[in-house]
Amino acid sequence: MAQLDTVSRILDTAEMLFAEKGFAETSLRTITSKAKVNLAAVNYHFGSKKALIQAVFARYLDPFSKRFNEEMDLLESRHQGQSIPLNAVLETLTTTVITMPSPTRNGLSVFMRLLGLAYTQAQGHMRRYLQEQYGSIFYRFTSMVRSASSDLPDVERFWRLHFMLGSAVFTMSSLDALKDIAEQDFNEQTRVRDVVQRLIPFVSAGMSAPIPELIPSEHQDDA
Amino acid sequence: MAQLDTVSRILDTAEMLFAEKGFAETSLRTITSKAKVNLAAVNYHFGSKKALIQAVFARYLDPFSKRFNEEMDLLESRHQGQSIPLNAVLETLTTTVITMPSPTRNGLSVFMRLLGLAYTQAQGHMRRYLQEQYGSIFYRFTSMVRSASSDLPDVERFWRLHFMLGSAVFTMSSLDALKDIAEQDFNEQTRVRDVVQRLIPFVSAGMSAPIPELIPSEHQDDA
DNA sequence: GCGTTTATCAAACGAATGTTTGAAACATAA
DNA sequence: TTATGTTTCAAACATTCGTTTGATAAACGC
Repeated sequence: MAQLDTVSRILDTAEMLFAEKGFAETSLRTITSKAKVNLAAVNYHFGSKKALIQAVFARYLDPFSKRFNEEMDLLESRHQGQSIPLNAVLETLTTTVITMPSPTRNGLSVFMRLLGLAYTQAQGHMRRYLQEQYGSIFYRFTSMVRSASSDLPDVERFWRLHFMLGSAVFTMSSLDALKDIAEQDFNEQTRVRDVVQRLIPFVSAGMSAPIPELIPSEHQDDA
Repeated sequence: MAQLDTVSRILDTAEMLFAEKGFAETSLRTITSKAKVNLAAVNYHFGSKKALIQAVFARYLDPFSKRFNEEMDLLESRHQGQSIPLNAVLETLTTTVITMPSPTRNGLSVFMRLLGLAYTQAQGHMRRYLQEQYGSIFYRFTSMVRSASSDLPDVERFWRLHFMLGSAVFTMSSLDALKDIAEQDFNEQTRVRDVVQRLIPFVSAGMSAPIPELIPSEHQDDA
């Protein structure tokens, strides 16, 4: 293994450890010792632990959102004016994820797990950062989903969009563990793209499920 | 508000704070000061912070899994021998969740967020604890899902089961935030049971989606 | 060459954490 | 009341954390 520079070694190691144990549970001392760099290196190169966490995300998400934007441009130009089917929107997202060259030395699933962590693990500053940096591209995506499912009531689509997101993020974030189980139980190797190809019809069918009638409850014990 | 005993005050406050900030990010000093009990009370009554975390889960999950087991007994006895439809299995789970009297002074959504946290936020000891304590009831549930979707190939069902789980866990874990957004955007208050009633048709449709043909890729760049 | 910037390093700092201690307060029963 | 067991409390303990410091080394421009 060729010796990378200090910054890259820190980023790779931090990414891996954050994905394994979470942000608060991973100390700078663990990171720097595993990365074989001096403890002070993190504060020297990144400024603080918070900034390191953000840098880990930025290294992946910056090129990703750039590519995803381009792919959405392409998709829209291919459908000049015509409405874009939901499946096409979803596949644009997933192929971007799958085909993007990873700036990381860790696998795709490591970063996926990280994204899942970022989503749940409140970490106030993290949510704010992701919102500020990548809110607009997320908005563009949801807008396309909206046009692709214009038959759905707004409220219904709102929730289904998050059901969809949940399936994706959750599965991706525990992908390594799940792949191991699947390979052990069914004796066949599973690739990331296989999981994604299974995910699309699932969420796609979910999005066009019949709309439920909400049954009001007689007693009102929760808001 | 009637003054509860020390143990309950600690449990309620811990549950709330854990759900808000995560486990590692919530210190015993924050918990005890908000609960208006002495710092040493946690170690006196629970032994350690880890034990407190487990106690928070046990207080909810013990009665829950007891009830859920009973409901599954009932469901099976009602379908003596006949196969149970998937929707019935899912609805048994959700009605158990919704109708269960909460041992908590916090709302259902607080605990849901906590469950989501527990699932993603690895916390080695937590995963082990949940697996040991509640693994068998989870296995019983998945077995019922299997019989209720016997037309699906095993591999396909395996992944779809986790897609389903993902939708549920993720939505529930960010339920409060999502409810706020929904209420602000659509000007109507959403109850936990409404979200669940929306979730069922979504995952149900996903489970019976057409089975995709996996397209092999020409170049093999990921495992 | 020299001067200046950039990077690495061991050591220490101050703050925050989970836990323990031993005394005080309280409750219960003989 | 006295004796005994339980609970509360302020204080301290031992670690661990992120961060800073000042010295040393390496790299670069001229």
